[in-house]
Amino acid sequence: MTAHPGKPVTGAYHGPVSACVPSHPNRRAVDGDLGWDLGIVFRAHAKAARAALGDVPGGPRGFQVLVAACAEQHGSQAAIARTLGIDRTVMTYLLDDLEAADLVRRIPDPNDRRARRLTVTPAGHQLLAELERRMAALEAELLVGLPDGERTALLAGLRRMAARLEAIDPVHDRCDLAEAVDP
Amino acid sequence: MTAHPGKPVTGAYHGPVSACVPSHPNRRAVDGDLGWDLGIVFRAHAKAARAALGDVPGGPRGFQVLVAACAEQHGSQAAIARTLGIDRTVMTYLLDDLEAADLVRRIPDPNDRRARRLTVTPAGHQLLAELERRMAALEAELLVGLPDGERTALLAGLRRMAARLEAIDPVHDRCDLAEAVDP
DNA sequence: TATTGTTATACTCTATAACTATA
DNA sequence: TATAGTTATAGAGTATAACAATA
Repeated sequence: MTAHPGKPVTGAYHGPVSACVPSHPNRRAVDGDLGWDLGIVFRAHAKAARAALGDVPGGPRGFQVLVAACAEQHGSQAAIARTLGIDRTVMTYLLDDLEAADLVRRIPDPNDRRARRLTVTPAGHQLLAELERRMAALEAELLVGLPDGERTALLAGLRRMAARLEAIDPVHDRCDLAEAVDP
Repeated sequence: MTAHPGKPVTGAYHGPVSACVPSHPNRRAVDGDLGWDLGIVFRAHAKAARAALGDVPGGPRGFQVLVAACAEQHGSQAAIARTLGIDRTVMTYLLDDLEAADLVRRIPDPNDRRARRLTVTPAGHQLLAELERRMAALEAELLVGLPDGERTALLAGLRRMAARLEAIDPVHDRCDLAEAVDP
C-alpha cells in the first residue's frame, strides 16, 4: 500500500486583481477578475471531484492515470506520466495502489526491458465507466444555472484558452508567462 | 520571520471527464471537458501569479491579504481571514511577515481587547498599486489570443458561475456538490 | 551517457489541538 | 461559554537525489 502522496491541490488561494474583494462594495464588477473567479470555480470542481472519486486509489490523480492508461493503450509509465504532467516518482506510488486494487497492470515491455506498459484491467474499465458517469454528473451540476448560450461560450472560451496555454508551454514547466509581466 | 506557509496550490491535477486525454485522437472535443481545461487555465494563472508576486512576503496569499485589508479598512484579522477563506492560524504567519515587511500593521481594537484591526501602511499601498499593475498585465497576457467576444463571454460565464457557487457555499467548506453526484 | 522505474530523504504546506486573553 | 489571536505538533503532499537495470 505504501505511504505515498495521492491528492494534490489542497485548497485555498488565488488572487483578486481589483483593489477589493468579492461581494465587497467597491469591487470592480466589470473587469472580470479572472484570477478570483477562476479560483472559486476550480476549487469547487476540485472539491466535488475529490468527493466523487474518494474511493478511487489515488483519488483524482488515480482517475486521471486510469483515463490516460485507457487512452494510450499500453503506454509506458513514463509516457503517461509525461502526458499528465505528474512526476515519475509519484507515478510509482499511484500505480502501486492502482495495481493493488486490480485496476491496472504493469506489463514488461518486450522491446525495452527497462520499461513497463500499462494495461487497464476489466475491473479498471468497469470502474472507469462508472467514474466517468460521476464526473459528467458533477460537471453538469456545476454548470447548472448557466443559460445554454453562456455555458457553451464558457466552455469554448476555456477550451481555446487551455489549448493556447498548452501550446505555449505543455503541462509541467510553465514559466513563460512571468516574463510578460514586468514592472 | 517564522517558518510558516506561504504559497498554496502546488501543482498538478484535476480530471479529464472524457475517456481520453487532451490532444489524444479519440478525445471528445465538443463536450468541453470542464475539469481538464479548468485545471490548465487555473494552473497557468497560478504559476504566473506566483512568479509575478514572488517578492511579496506571503506570495499570492500575502497579496490577497493586502488586497482584503485594503478593501475592508480596519477589519479584524478574523474577519479578513473569513473573507478570504483562509485559516486564522495561517493568517497569523502571513501577518507576521507582512508586518515585518512594513506592509500592514496590527492595531489593538479599542472596543474589543481581544481583536486587532489591520491597517495597510503607506508602503503597503504603494506596493499594492504596483502588484495590481502586475496582476492586470498577467491577466491580459493570459487572455491574449481570445477574440474580444469570446473573452467577455468567458469572463462573464466564469463570474456568473463563481457567484452561484459562492452563494451555494461560501469560500471554505464547500461540500454540497458531492451529494448531487451519486451513482 | 541517457533513460526507466524504484526508493529514501528532506522540505513545504496544512490541519488540529491546545493555550492565553478577553467577551 | 464563546471568540480573537497565538503557538506547537503531526500529517499529507511534493521535490530531490540517489540507485539499479537497461539502452
